Amino acid sequence: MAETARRTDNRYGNRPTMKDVAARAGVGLKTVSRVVNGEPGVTPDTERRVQEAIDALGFRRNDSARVLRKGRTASIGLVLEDLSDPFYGPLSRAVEEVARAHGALLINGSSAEDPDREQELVLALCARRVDGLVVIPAGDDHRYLEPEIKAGVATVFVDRPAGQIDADVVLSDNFGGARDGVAHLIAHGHRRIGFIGDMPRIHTAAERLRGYRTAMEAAGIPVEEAWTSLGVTDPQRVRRAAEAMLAGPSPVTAIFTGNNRVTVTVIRVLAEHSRPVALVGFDDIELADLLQPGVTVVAQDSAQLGRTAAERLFRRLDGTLALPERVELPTRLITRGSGELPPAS
Amino acid sequence: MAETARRTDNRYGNRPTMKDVAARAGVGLKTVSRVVNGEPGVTPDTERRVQEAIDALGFRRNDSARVLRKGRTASIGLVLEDLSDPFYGPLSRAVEEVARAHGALLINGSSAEDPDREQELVLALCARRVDGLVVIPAGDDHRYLEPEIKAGVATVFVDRPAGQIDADVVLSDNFGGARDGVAHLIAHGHRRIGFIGDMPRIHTAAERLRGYRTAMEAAGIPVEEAWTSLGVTDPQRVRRAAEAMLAGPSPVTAIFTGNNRVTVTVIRVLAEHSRPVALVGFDDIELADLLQPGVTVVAQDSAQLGRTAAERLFRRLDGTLALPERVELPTRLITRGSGELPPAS
DNA sequence: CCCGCATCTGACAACGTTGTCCAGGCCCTA
DNA sequence: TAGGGCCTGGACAACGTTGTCAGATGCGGG
Repeated sequence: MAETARRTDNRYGNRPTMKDVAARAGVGLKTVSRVVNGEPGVTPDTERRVQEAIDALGFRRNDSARVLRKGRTASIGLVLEDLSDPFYGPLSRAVEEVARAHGALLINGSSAEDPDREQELVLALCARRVDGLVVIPAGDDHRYLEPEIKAGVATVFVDRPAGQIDADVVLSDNFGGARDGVAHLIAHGHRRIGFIGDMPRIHTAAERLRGYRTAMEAAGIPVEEAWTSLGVTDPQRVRRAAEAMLAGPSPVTAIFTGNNRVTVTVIRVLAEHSRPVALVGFDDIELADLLQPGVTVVAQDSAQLGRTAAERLFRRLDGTLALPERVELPTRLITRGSGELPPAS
Repeated sequence: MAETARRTDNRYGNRPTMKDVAARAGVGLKTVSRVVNGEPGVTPDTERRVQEAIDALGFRRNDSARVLRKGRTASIGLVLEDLSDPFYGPLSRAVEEVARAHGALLINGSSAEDPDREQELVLALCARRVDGLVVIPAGDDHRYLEPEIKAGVATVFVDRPAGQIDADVVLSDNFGGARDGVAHLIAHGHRRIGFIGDMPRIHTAAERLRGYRTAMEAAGIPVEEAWTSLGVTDPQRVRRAAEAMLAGPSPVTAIFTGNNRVTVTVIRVLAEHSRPVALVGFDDIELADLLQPGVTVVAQDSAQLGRTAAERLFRRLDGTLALPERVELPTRLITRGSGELPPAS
């Protein structure tokens, strides 16, 4: 009676295995393996018999077992902040394309900007024995990754550097981009320029702020306290921050926004504002050219970030490449009108 | 001499195994397993010893082996068209969140609207023994999935129905949405209304076209050949199609666009056009409210699509749920100005 | 003091695949 | 025709984990 219910546990719905195929085709187990993997040394006739058995049973190789045996999973992990952010979509897609070119699948995870969740995700991916990791870090301490990297998990950080460990990283030139964007406003006659950015604990935000400060300093403009707003991220508070800068005794005549989400909110605020206010935003946004005025931005190529990182990852997996390296990609100032408005007041 | 190079093959960079931990802690293999999995029946003292060994060696359980043994991978696959499309980002994220709530990871793949690539991806995911699949189909024949589904891979289709097989599917009300959008234009006095959509072999495109035709018919307006443009998708050709409709002896006074990409291109064309032309687009687009005029759209909630599909998937995995079912989510008409323009000329 | 019971521990097989290695059959040549 | 090499096929172990089961240990009660 135990016979009838031999496989009572919830195993893959009783899928056929190579053993089953072998039995049906009347050949040995290894012969099936050879056919499945296209290895040489099988007579056309035998191969046909095996193939028929495979089709008849609907056999599909169990890659879990294969992975266990071979030690490589042909999959890489990507941990980012939020897949639904238009900045990360193209990045993710680019990583996927590179992975695909190397025959690997992509496992995706969103950290939601939470360091604990990032770590949880990364370690789960390591437990799956992904061959490599592309990480857009949320946290600033990645020592937990040291044993993993030592154990051979190729790891590349993107968009922001790793914290406390030495690892490959691919960045945009956040500092230079912001500096040039702000300098652009200054060149158009602005002196009272506001900056609204994310929390400075985020590397990109800090770098962009530094770019802002540097450009102002280079032009000999002292930055007033009220002109910078840091760490605001939700639309409500961005709105209030922008409105505060535009009111007061010495209102700003231009705003530099630290990322795409902030830019969008500020555009809304400016649309309701009476006086024209110049705007340059970090990150490009869709339809920016169709607004009145068009939105001038410092654009970074997120797909290129992803592609560069993924290629680096696979080169590391190939064994080429030695020491961790830092790659910085240039940004591009796209003038569309909003950044070229003269100071009003 | 073979001793020194015992593990020459490329195995996970010689990661420690439970056996190693057991040896170091001076306990049995199974005891380590118990500690790692938080199973009861281990003395605090023993547990501590094991935990120390784990930390010292940097041990991390190999989920590949675990999967092989347990039969469940705690991962699901998502196959969509293009992760970088703003429509799919939120969908993907929603699926991920549901998966996370069920302790599963998400493996992501882009089919690039290519049926062969879709099949290749899906089967690769099946070979990994994902527990379930969420598929936004590119092809229209999914019989290749039958053995997989029979073998227990829970499968839910989203956005478009499966071809040739009976399976769960979660859709937007493409027909009703398009019909209402076109009726909205008609209600504002338009009779010469153009339709620009994707290839009709894509289910959503066909349904939206049907909605257009139905609304026109209901209003007793015969549709002229020159008013509909199907299968154009790249911006160049969409542009030409729109321009053609706007020229000619009886130019359209309004256009209904079949998806977000088409809408964006048509907005550009209309921005350059002399006469105002009304526009309603299927799919919402970011910043649509800030354009002049605001863009009226038939919005679908892509995150909700993903969430619904994923929840269905996990209910199926739980064993609840019997027959495949078709769920249709409503769309929402958002009026912002472009759809309320009166006919010009 | 011994038995029974509860608690803790470990030996062993199995999951499905691939690498190694050897056996057998065939053909070719001397 | 015998011997050698080549080609094909299969037996077996191993990958790292978990489920089963039985052994060991300790403790309380009769």
